[in-house]
Amino acid sequence: MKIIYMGTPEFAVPALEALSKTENEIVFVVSQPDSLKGRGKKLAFPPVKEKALELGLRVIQPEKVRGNVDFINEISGAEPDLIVVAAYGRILPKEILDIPKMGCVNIHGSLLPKYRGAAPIQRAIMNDEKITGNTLMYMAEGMDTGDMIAADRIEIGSMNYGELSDKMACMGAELLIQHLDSILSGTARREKQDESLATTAPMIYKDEALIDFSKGARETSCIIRGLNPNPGAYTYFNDVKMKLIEAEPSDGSTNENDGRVLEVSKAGITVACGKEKIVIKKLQMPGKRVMSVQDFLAGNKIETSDVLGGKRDG
RNA sequence: CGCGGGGUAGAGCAGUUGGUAGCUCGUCGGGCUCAUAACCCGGAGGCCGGAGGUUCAAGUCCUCCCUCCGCAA
Repeated sequence: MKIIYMGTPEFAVPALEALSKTENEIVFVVSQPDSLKGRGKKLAFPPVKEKALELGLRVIQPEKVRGNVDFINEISGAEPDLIVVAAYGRILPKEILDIPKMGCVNIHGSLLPKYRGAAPIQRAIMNDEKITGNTLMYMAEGMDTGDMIAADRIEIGSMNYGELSDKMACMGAELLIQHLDSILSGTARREKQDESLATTAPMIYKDEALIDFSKGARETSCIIRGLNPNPGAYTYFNDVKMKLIEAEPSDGSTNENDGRVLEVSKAGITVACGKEKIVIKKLQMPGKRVMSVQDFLAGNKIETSDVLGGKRDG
């Protein structure tokens, strides 16, 4: 059977790799355009493109999807039996969804109908969910609204976004392969999503990465975990950006102002956080690499009178 | 040619206008202590990222390269 694969980030790599090992033909791979600017001036390929090239597959990277006649013709001309999508990053118009004989399926990183949208994995961690998972689904016009085929589950535990995403990417690939035959034969089951339970997981905005110490310790630690390693939660220490890599809530309460440093030790920097306490364990300063608090203290001074927070006086 | 900060002891940092390489932690040895992540004494450990250049003299100044990172996308 002929399959077109669409995906962009790391999360979508394992599924492509798994698909390539099946008997089916991957006609070509669609990915977002190369992001022209890395740090120096590098032209970074999306991870899926890298893998596709490694597998010897053709890659198409349309700037626009909706209304792109050439692109749509290319897809219909390939006469695919199925389109598989995983974190492609664009909404596919009905014209495309209607092309493949057996439809379009998507691997979504949440237990639908919860966390529809761009950042399901991050949002699940940030909201202190205990369990999440992937949902394999048929695509519909709405954002992640199609009928569900199957799902898997995983306990989030203390994993951060990067760790959880890696795991879920592999699980998602398995889930796809497991149900691929039934999808290709049209015998896969379809379950409608319960709209009344739907929630959305919009992409992460820059502001959200700036830690607000007026929130509770638990909530704050979840936000830090959900944003690590990307884009990374941060605060300011002496007007210098301090990236918070790892932190955990601590017992006890406090009446100190939010962001005030309560205690400094090798084990961590304890900070007042919405009347509660949070302990920072790993951090990163501009131009430096990630380091433990113990290492940070070896060459930096931070005292109990200091305050962390987003102040940037002129 | 997007902007910017680094690479100095195992780790994190300092090193002023060039002139014998330092601090904190760790580590090793010893001491004190009922005891300790505490305290005291002592020791080991550096091709100062690499290659050229300037100089009587370069961690420090100049050029190029490698490499790590922050912003921005």
